[in-house]
Amino acid sequence: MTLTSSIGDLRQHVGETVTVHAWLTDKSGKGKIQFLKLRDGTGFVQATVFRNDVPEEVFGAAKRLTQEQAVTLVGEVRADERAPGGVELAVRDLSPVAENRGEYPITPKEHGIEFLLDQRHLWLRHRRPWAALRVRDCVQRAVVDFFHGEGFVRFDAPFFTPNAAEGTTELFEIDLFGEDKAYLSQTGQLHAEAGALAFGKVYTFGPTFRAEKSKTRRHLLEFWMVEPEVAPGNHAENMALQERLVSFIVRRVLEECPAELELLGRDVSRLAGAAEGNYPRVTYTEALEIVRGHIEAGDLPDNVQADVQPVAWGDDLGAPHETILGSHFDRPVIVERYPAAIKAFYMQPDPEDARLALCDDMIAPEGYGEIIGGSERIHDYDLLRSRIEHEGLPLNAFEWYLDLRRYGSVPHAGFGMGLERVIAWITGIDHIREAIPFPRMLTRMTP
RNA sequence: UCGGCAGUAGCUCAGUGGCAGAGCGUCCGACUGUUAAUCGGAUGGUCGUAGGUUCGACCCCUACCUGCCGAGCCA
Repeated sequence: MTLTSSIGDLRQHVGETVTVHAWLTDKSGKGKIQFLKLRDGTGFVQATVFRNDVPEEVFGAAKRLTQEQAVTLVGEVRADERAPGGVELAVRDLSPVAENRGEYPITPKEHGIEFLLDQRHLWLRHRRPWAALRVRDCVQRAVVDFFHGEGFVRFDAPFFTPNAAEGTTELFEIDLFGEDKAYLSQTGQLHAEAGALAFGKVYTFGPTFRAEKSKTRRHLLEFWMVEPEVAPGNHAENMALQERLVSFIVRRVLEECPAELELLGRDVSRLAGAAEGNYPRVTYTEALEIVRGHIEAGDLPDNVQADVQPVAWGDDLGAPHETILGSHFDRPVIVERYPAAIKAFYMQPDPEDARLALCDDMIAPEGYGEIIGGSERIHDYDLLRSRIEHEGLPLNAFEWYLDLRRYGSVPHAGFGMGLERVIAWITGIDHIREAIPFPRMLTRMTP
């Protein structure tokens, strides 16, 4: 009996003979020597099989291994300068677990994104998805640890909702036995507000669904969102919480996932500012001027079209404007106090300028766009009620929400953070479909 | 929904109004340090679909389908 080791732990067993359960990612034969590239989910390692050092049937078995075949190996762990990763496994014995049925589809060469997404269930085994999804796991743990450390209660919002928080056009409709309709939740916020008034500080963390016909690198039909809500709480505290959360996540990933970030080719120096904190804060009005300045000077990021126009006051920032603004700073920027007219009905008006809302968006650098949207919520019953009516929303569907203002209402605030956008930005991958195991998009429901 | 681009071998792509191509993969063989190995041989096709122009269409025209990129909307 030999010790069984994961590939990730092999460095701790140099000089020892161990058993490894692995899959073959690639192989290159050289006549009397076979180089087997192996993975087991914890890491990657190369094994060598020398014809003169093993029985003939072991060498033959090594030669017959095919890509992604499962194999059990016994060998000595050796430190070797010539091996990628510094250690390799000198094989003494080896046996395939099972034969593969046919040719494995994903070769070590280049592939198009459509093919790779068709093969997503297998592509997950490869280096890029492996690295990106390990960062996802790290980010998810960071979120949970952060809120736990700040005294928040995790509070689960329902996925089925009877009404829209911000209008019904973006909702997926569910048929309730032909008698009634429900919708897949596009936000847990309203229910989180009920949680905040019960527990003080809560956060929801789960999938949300938006029926937007968006085909961009920043959109999924099904994505994960973190939505903290704090009562009592205000706009300034809300922005400070956002900065603590995001900088905490970035520090955690830099600490725990350096190998994954390197494998993804991420320039980690570009995350230094985000890890540090002190995120710049500008008002909506100031943001428009920064964007205008870049456009007039012709100082635009590579991925922004040259014919981009400045934003007129009162209009929302478009994706190119967010990219310009994001690239103006070396870390995420918080844009606050947008015109109330372009924001959701439940946002508290700015006491200094009634045209504005006490809200903010956090925009990631390098064109990754908005990663957070948040606000202080209207806590006055009459004002909230008139806003619901003004929006033409069905009042009866919001009676329970109004109850939160009828009984024990306090100023409170919260925000939503898009998990995949944060992961895409931190890892530097260019499309958020790679930041989730099985992306759901307009043109992608399988696997 | 709008704009741009694309669809040819398992994959990534080239191609010309007149015999359907390459690299990779796969299979066989050679090779004791490969890293996208190398060398020799073999294997591989409904040229997205339908219609049209033409003596002749993978190529030109029309419609449709599918995908990618961008916009809008948002996280």
